[in-house]
Amino acid sequence: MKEGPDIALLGSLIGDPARANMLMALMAGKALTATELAAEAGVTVQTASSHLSKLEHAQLISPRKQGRHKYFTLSNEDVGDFLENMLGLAAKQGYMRTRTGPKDEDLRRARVCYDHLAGELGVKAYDSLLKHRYLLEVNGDLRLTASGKAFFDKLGIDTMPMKALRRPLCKACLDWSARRSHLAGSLGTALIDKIFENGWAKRRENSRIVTFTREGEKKFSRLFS
Amino acid sequence: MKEGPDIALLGSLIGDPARANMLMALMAGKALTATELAAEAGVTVQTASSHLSKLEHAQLISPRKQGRHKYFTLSNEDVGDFLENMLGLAAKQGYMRTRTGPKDEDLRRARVCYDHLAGELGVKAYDSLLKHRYLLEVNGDLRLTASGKAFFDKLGIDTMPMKALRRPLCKACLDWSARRSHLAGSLGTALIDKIFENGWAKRRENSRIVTFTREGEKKFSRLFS
DNA sequence: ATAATGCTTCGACTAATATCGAAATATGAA
DNA sequence: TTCATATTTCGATATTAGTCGAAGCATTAT
Repeated sequence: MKEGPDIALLGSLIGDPARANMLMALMAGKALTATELAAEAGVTVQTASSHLSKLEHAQLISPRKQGRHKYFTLSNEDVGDFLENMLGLAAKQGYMRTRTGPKDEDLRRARVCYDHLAGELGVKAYDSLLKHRYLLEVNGDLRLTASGKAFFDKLGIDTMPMKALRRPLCKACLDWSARRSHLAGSLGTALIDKIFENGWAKRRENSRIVTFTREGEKKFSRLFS
Repeated sequence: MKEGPDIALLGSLIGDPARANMLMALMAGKALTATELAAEAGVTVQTASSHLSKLEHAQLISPRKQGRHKYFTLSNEDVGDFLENMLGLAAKQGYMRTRTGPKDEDLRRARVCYDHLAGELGVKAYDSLLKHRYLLEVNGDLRLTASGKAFFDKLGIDTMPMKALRRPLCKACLDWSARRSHLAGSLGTALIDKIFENGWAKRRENSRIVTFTREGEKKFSRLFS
């Protein structure tokens, strides 16, 4: 039984609380410095440096040097999707860190999942896109239809340049709280960027939580009804 | 950042090589005794007992006492699906335990994924079912059509009694080797059972690998063309 | 230059835990 | 009963790995 990939390595990397905290912080999508990540993890910078080098070596995170700062992000969306998936099983099994509080409610409502929108509102958008046949599921792949292209055009999202990217245009990601799919891929990224750009919502500091303005949520709901 | 579920706990459980080996062995779907799992993990029974109690306590595996033996299986298909997912990321990141050998090729071809068929042939069946519209993807859920019901009826699989179960009839599971979906859920279980029953294939001892007979593979391919 | 900030390396300490031998418990066989 | 097998518990050991202080390197600010 020594066939196949080694999940123990991946498990042990995530199995340390400090590293898990770092990865969760990076799930918010923003690039963070080593010092910031140390604070998130609740350890000194020396300890953090050791953890970060392990995560980097395993290609779960990628560094980007900028002056004397070193910014980290998750290496790619596969890592983000997997972590979301892991959150799903952990939640289902009842591995919770804190008693459910008001923050938890906000988190379930709307949050950043690495580079796209997750939570109830993310699922809502996804469902709506499928309902109106802006997206179609074909053989496990997600495809953008002509009317979908028009829909995003009207939103001010040009889907043309995305075609060229190696990264899939649209993709489903399983939501840990709703246990339903939401939109990922470069289209998912473009959508959440547009939401922030329009001022419909903003990131909560040091959190994955996305807080919609009253007006923003109204517009969002009308758009994805 | 102490919001949400605790993935570190889940990670550390899988992070130990002995436990990871045990879980991988259980991915073959067969119930195994504590002694067998100890052998799979390469540790003594005392050590295995300790690991098993941890996995059981975390509800990743479930025991079933039978005389003086204690049989373990994965607790539910969510655990199996998650492990398959984890294998996917581990493989993509290049966390392999052994150099790719002939066994690896067989594993990619056809294998058991806890309680259903995975690998190239599993993906092939899934694609075919969608192509012929025996299955439909509706809003992220998989639905069996009337013609699909007839298809399985002809195969000798009665889908009626499955309706009553709480477990979903059909469900997609992401394949680690093909990085495509294959059929899970109770229908997936029924299908692989039928394959074994028909003598089209059999499990390889102490492995997830499923070996098809020449004749069996021909019939399988014709069925899911 | 000199100082300050961000990060890494080194070394020592500590805590956690995987490990197994020995013994205990439980079930089944003779 | 007596013996054999399966599993668990206890206790001791050893290894691992997370931790941080101190020092070093690199970059930026003054």
